Amino acid sequence: MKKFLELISEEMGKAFEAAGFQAELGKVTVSNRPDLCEYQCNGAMAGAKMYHKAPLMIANDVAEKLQGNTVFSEVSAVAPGFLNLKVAVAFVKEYLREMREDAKFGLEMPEKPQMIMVDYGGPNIAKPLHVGHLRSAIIGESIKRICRFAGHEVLGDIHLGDWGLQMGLIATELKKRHPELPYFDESYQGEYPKEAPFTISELEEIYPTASAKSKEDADYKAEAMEATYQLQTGVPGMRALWEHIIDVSVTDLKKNYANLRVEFDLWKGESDVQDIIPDMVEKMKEEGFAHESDGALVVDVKEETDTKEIPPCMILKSDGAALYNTTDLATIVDRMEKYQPDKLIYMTDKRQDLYFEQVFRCARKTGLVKPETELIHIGFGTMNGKDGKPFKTREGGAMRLENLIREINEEMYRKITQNRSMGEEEAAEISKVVALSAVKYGDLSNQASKDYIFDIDRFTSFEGDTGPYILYTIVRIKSILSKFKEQNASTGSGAKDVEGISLREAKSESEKNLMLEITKFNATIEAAYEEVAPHKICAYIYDLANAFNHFYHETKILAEEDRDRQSGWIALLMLTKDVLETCIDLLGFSAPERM
RNA sequence: GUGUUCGUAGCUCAGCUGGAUAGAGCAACGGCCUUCUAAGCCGUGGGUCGGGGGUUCGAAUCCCUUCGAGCACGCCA
Repeated sequence: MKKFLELISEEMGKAFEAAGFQAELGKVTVSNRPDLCEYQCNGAMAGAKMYHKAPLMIANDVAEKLQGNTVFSEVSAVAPGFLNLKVAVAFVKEYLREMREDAKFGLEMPEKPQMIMVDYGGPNIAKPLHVGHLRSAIIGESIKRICRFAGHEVLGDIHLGDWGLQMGLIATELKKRHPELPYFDESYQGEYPKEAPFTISELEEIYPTASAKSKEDADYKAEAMEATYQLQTGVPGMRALWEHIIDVSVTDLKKNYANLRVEFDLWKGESDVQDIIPDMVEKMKEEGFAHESDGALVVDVKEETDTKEIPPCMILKSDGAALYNTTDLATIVDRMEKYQPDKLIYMTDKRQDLYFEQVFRCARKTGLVKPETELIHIGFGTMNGKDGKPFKTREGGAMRLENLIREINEEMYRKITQNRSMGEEEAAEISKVVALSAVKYGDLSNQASKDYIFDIDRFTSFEGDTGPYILYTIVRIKSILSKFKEQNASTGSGAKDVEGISLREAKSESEKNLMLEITKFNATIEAAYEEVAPHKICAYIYDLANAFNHFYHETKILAEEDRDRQSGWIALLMLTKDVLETCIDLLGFSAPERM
């Protein structure tokens, strides 16, 4: 379905043509003077120079051609050459009617769906999730959902940090504590136990301990490096132990991400692509892309148009070891082979902007991706505390994600039980749902690339531009709809009729305004998809919720005696609710039945 | 030093592919609950869009310059 603004722009374009001007001038935008009109067209002013004619005269000519037009109910040309417009209620109603029948509410599907991979999350095995992982998870999840809704095939990959020295450190510390375990016995021939010799909380304690020891004790570090080497060369005991570590850690990660309603399609990690590295590096050397520089192997990625110095992309350290770049490049090779993505989207901290520029250029130059493969890095800003500095616990450490979430849940529980009376269990359930909306909306309503201030009090507030406000609006609608069904059932007209009822033309200004907000859905989602900008959806649903609440306040729906008008409103409410719920699903949260 | 992002109301943020009087929320103040959830709605006050130039009929938006802040700049990830 075409976008609403497209349709009325086309109509305006025809009028420009009929008046002897080019149709392109007929571009219509939402009015920035809602007191004067709903929409406006500034084409007359743009055309003034082109046609050597006063803008107001052009506008008058065009307005004349629109007399009796069925799309616009009002057209006026005003100085210096604006065309002020109102659209016909019948036209709006017809547009919404079509939206209701479309599964995607009017969003056009691509002719050829793309294969898109979203790389987000990026937690490290055996390290607890902390607030630094929150943005990647929230924004990445939303982008994944938006791409999918836009009609593309999408895979979200967590990209685990599951290789390298940290594994050796854990193994070393474990060996100190439990030398009797079979993993450390090189002559061991039997099967290794199925049960891991540690729990997640032990694992989370072992890693920092080992890390601290290695910094003070050179022998300890050497041992850890040896263990890492053993793992990487496939010594069976180390391999078995590593699998336990992955297993225990991933189980815990899944639980934590599930609490955030974040789901990955792929749980791949750095370890999955290690085998690809040697061939990839060899090929880069053979084809002459990689050369030695200060002992390291690098690929130059400078381009002539550069205004800045772009350092080369390093492939191997001077000791011959792989680095993060190498693994990332190998991951690209792996993804291209297995999934043939058209687009790769990476979510990381924006401090890695330059790094990804290097990696992307290297991947292109060395032909790891096709020329048309899109490589996108979304660098997000830092999550700061109220003081504007990176978010920390009161003690100054990195706050664990679990603790942060628990704190917010508790705060929300306190507020809900203060305002409503309901059972403890229900209140706890609802608290979780609302708290998640608070955190996610608080994050997503800001532009991803900017730093933002994480303010629990503000996000969990039930007032203003917040997740809870959006949910509250949805819950209000649900409440009316369910009461309407009850009413219908008791009067014998039957609740099942509800789905079949249709929209009516708007009678009041607030009703029309609500309808006009709804028409913006497809354009909003398209923009959010193309610009990879979930915050546009937040801004949209905030406007939509406001438009609804305004309408709600001056319209007594259940008390309405004119059945025809009432059912029209019910249809409008259902559409409003569906659009809002579709949007919050794209943001990664949902609304409760009541709150 | 080079590059990069940013600077909009007391605070937190939109708006930036040029358009009329720069918008929200919070905070402050004043109204609206016998009636569908007042977690709401309506209203008042609050701005040299960091400063200065330029392009344009028209600039928060585009260009230049300047001040200020953050971040990044080959063997970490």
